[in-house]
Amino acid sequence: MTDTLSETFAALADPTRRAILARLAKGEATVNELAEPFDMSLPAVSKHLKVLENAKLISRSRTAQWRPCRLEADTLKTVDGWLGGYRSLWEHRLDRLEDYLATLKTEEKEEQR
Amino acid sequence: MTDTLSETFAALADPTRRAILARLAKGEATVNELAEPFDMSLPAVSKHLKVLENAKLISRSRTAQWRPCRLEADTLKTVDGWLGGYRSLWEHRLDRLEDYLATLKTEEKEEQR
DNA sequence: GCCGTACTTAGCCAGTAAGTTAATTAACCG
DNA sequence: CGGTTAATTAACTTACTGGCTAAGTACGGC
Repeated sequence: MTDTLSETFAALADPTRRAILARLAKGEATVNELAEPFDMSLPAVSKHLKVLENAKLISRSRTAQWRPCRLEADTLKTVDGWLGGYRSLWEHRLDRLEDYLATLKTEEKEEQR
Repeated sequence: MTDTLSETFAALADPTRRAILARLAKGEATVNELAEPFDMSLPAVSKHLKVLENAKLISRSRTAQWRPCRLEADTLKTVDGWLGGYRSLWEHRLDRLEDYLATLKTEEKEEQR
């Protein structure tokens, strides 16, 4: 699993870690703050944070004995980039739906005449 | 890892499986066709396909002894949906970059006077 | 009906992942 | 210095993953 994108996806493949990211989307937080909602030991959360950090999904600074975590959006952006290559596969269908809706609307107007 | 999104991300966390999806983005393919580019036994590929199928990233039909695989874009769409909640985090920065570039352009004009 | 092709299942093994508790490091505070 | 809080590391268990080979199933064709 050496490659970066695999590491990113693997890090995202855990509900606890995604919940941590969701929390961090609202701003920085310390390890204890992040651990609080989970029914899990602190070392377990610490491990999850290490996984997220290695995957560059978060970064950590140091303030006294606290290690505030911050979300690294750029890495999520690369996931978005990967997805981008496939986006047309479902957007085309949406386009067709929109076309269809547009058609309906036109037909409505036609009928009103 | 019971939840769907985790299963999806886990399935995507493997370069072989992502390569298979990339191939399928170009159209249906049989197991042997999909296996061909990989230096890996057929059962190994079969397992990867099972992972992708369980994650609903592909589906399989049956034509004689062939089991053509097809990409299921809807599941990728749900990944896109999840990402959507974070998109503003990097797009804001892009906006600021665009603002900055706009400023530069304006300054250029200012200088031309 | 039997052979070949396409693919899956079974059983095995090595490596990794996710959790635990206990011990350790690091920093501040009195 | 000694105690408290914050967080990590160590050591270990258990479960899953990804690969293999070998055997089994399913189908079409001669």
